[in-house]
Amino acid sequence: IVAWTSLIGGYIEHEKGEEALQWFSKMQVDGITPDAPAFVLGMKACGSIKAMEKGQEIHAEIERQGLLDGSPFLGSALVDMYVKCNAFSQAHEVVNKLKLRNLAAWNALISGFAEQGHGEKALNCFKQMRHSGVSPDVVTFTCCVKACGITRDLDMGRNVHSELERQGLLGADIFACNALLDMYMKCGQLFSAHEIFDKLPFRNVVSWNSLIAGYVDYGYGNEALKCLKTMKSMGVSPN
RNA sequence: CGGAUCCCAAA
Repeated sequence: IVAWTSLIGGYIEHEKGEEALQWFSKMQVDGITPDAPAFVLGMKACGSIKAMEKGQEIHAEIERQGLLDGSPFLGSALVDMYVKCNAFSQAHEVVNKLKLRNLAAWNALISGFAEQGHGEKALNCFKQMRHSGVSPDVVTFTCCVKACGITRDLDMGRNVHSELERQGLLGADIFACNALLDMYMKCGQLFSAHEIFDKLPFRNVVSWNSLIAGYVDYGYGNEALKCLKTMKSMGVSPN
């Protein structure tokens, strides 16, 4: 089973979801009953190629074997599969069904909504998640910041920002920092954005691009060009 | 190190 699972994981890593699923089936035909790790990869393969029907089949198998409550990884993988197939109501249903409160499952749902541009729904989930007693982590917050940028919800964005700071999550996570930068820019808060920018421990090309794009969007062409120069002088190559 | 969620901008 470990060998089969490694093989399937390899296909997924190389974005060969179709082949991964074929090997998953082959494994079963061979008389091997998938365990939780194998099912996780099965779900992931389905999500990666939006094979919703196959995903539902595997979901049913998981339920039949009663594995869902035994592994938090399975729960989040299942939610993620539905999210990747754009089946948000099913994803939400699974989240609610999970007996153990599952942070990653919520994160999968919230990030899916944010990814699809449904900022409000993402933030609603965030509230539901807290209401159900699950504490957010830096992943959750990053997704929420993204959602705030989409909906131009500056107030909420500021709330999440202060929460991130209070928990000391900003110093180490460039993804969260860049998401904040982008959110402030989208909300027209160039000053706040630049402030954050100056405080970042590291800046990559994405940080610079957010800043430059924001200045361009609001008609500050000269500022944008200045940033470009500074960026180059600091050894970051434009892409 | 056989397994999950974010993995950030623009496109």
